[in-house]
Amino acid sequence: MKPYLLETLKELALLGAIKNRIEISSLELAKQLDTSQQTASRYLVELDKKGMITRELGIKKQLILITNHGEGELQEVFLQYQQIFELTDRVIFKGKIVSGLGEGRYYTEQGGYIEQFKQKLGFIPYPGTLNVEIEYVEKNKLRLLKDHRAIIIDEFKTKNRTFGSVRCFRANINGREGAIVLPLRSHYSNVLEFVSKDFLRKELNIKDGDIVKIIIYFDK
Amino acid sequence: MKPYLLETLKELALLGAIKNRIEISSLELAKQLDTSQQTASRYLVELDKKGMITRELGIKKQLILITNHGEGELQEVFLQYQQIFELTDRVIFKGKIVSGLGEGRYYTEQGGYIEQFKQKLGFIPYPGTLNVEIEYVEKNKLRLLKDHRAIIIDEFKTKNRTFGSVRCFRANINGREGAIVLPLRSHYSNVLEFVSKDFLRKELNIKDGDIVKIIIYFDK
DNA sequence: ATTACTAGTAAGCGAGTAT
DNA sequence: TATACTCGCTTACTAGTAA
Repeated sequence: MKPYLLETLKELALLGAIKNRIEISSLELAKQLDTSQQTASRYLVELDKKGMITRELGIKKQLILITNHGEGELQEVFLQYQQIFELTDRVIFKGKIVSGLGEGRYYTEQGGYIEQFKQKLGFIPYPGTLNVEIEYVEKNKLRLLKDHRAIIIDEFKTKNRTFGSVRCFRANINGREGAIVLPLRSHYSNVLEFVSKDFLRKELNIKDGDIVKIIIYFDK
Repeated sequence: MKPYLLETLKELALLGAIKNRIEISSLELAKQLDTSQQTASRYLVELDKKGMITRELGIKKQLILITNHGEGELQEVFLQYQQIFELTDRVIFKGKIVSGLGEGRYYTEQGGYIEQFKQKLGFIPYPGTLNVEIEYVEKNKLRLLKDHRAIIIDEFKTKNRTFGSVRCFRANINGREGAIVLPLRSHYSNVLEFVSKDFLRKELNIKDGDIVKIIIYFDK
């Protein structure tokens, strides 16, 4: 969607073209958009071709209504702005499923972790973690995980070794609830480890390389 | 503000550049925006020149932070989207102050109207109405006034004549509360009549030709 | 690696105008 | 009145490349 077409669509929406057909001439629209009549006319033709609006051309003016498709486009952008200004209690990552080295399974089978997961997160983890490699550019968002208070899983000892403390955030992957686990003193990593009570690869029918959406929630 | 620059600014905001400086290369940004490295670079230079972002250029990448100015631009657009999708309990008009024919004063001095205003709107109107000629293109929004339920001021008789029923909506003009009055069976009009308990021309220090913003509220 | 300049190409714009 | 076409001009884009 070209930025200027979105702009035009937004303007039409502001004039009420989502609920009702509005009566507007290309010249009037041009004034709203601060452009020429010809350009406004072209925009309308383009929006029509893309199925964003329907038009009824009369002798004078035209009746314009934004289609469901067009409304959907606007709603998507609205969601982005909400994410910027309103939904600051969460962060959304996109990434792709990758295979780990089996470490996730080893850790999630330790009684010391299981007990604390049950107590602090409310579920017993399915053995193994779902590893999601986030898109490179989204690494900027990782900073947020450092800034917010996490649920802390304390370190514990077995007769053989010590298991370090871990930070967790409640999270959601493709609609399924669970948590993200981050080793306390980990170096930078672009892989998020997701734990859940279920075997998500099966439940969500996903495999390596699939793109998923993770929402991480921050507590107040 | 060019649409594509706004788009870029939004993308940076989504990556967290409002709160923190984010580390991003022009190539990474280009991928996000689905354009070339050169174009992304140009966008950043343009945004910088316009004071929308600050940049710290290192040897690798650049640290980018959105300025207050840039955040303001985004917020303005967000407000528009809120108006489209959330604030459907109100409608906003822009218009300019015009002089009426003194009719407003005549009507607002009638006891029958005054009594009902006090009772139904909670204030005694200052004699006279403030007339606002709405921008032509916004006439599409006038339909909303027909669709929503108004506060009805009933007709009444004096010994000389009958005064017709009037529809009202609570409203706000440049921050001052009051109401919009619409004759029940009026033909189309692009002039909104605003009543208030105060003499708004003085209170708001406005005169003919000044542009004002009117928010009309719809009751549930 | 990275940014951003130059230069040639493509896309967008609007005056004029047919319909 | 309108809409929207053509066409010359301007703006925006990106490949190549310097720094």
